Amino acid sequence: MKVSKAQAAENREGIVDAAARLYRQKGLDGVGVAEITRDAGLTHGGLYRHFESKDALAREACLRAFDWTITPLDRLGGPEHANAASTDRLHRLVQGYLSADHRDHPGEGCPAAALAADAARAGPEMSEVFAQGVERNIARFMEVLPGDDAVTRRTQTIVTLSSMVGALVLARATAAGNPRLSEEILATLRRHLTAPSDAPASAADGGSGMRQSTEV
Amino acid sequence: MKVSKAQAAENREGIVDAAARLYRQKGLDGVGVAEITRDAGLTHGGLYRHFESKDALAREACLRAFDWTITPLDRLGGPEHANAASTDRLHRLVQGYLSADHRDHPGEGCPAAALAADAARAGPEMSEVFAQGVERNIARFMEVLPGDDAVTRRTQTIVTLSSMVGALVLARATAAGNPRLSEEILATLRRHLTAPSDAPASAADGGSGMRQSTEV
DNA sequence: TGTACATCAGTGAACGCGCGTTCACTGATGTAC
DNA sequence: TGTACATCAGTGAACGCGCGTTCACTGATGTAC
Repeated sequence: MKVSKAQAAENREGIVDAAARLYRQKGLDGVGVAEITRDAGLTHGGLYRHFESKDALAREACLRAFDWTITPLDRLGGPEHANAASTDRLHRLVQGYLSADHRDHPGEGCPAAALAADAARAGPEMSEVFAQGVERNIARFMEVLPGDDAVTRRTQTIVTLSSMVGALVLARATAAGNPRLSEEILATLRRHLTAPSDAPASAADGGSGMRQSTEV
Repeated sequence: MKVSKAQAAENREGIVDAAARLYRQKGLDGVGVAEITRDAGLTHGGLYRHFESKDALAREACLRAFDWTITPLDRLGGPEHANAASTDRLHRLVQGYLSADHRDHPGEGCPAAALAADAARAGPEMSEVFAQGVERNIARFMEVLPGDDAVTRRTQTIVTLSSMVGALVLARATAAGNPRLSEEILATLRRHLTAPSDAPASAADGGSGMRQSTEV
């Protein structure tokens, strides 16, 4: 039966949210439209009144997922800590990103770590969505970084983001088969990226505390 | 018809090789047994005389793929350059890993960058395969790293590998949608990991050349 | 404000298709004599 | 060394299944009067 416009819009949002979560959990090829709509409390037939195709839904879900990445970012390093030292906010962000909790709950986590490989194979339109998402992640991250040279901050943001994405991806792939290795990877990068220098990706040593950079 | 034992063994190797390449290109869920066996010059029916299931083949293919990662590693930084300075070997390795060529040809590239997210969803047995593969990558990498403290070298290896995997994954996801961003990510990490310090992941600056670490 | 009716969000059966796996069959291999 | 035959790698049709998508239908919504 027909539902009110408000209800229909709500249902549409529910589908996008469910898709954003399930795709991150199971991959772009690991979940079908029936499961997504069921998860949103609907049946699969009505999906095509809202989306042109499964691929169109997947693109919108990925865009939505990049919003959600910002949520823990704000929770961990955002407004309520705006008065804290920026190194503190950065350290909280890194600790949150490289946590066992984030590793074990990809559905609510960073889409770059969960879906980048799938996105690379999903065609140019999905790649555009991802490029936008990554740019937004970079912009958000730069706000937290210390320093006033925008070029240097962007460089360090890209280095830090790449390191975190790679570490999380490797930690997830090895978690079930070798939990100690998985934890070692996360811990190593947590230490490296929050090393006793206030510049993030510029720690001179790998967290071993044997060397120190001269300045900044 | 039956073929000789030698031919059968050769066919089996061909199937594993084709699977290792196609899985990296299209993902674990993106290619079927029919395409794999066809690529190896066979039909799909005979596959089950060699492998218990598609999953068993996938595991063996991933293990094989981790061998192939070693190949460019040796080509770029291996035996024939054993007399070169270790920083030189390391730099060649980083340049090769973070090249547009590696980004655009995942089928012959590092399985950690191509399949880690898929492997994380494929169950504990596949995760064990990946953990072994990552450990082998780490061991190989440590040979190239300078320094004599094994703990520090392992730490720096994990940092460098994570950075490279993350950068390659992000570069692939954004390549079609925003080629400039994709190239920027690769170039940023190439510079960062080959910064004017002979320790790899310990560059004090993000490649901007504005700061220098004091030693090593 | 109340009534008549066109709209259209959502339902669920149905479709064609490709998947992983099975199996009866083929015929060269390789062994027993 | 030559012959008879059991073995078994590979073939290709067939299976049940879940996928994305379509469509006739339902009935509450929301508008026209």
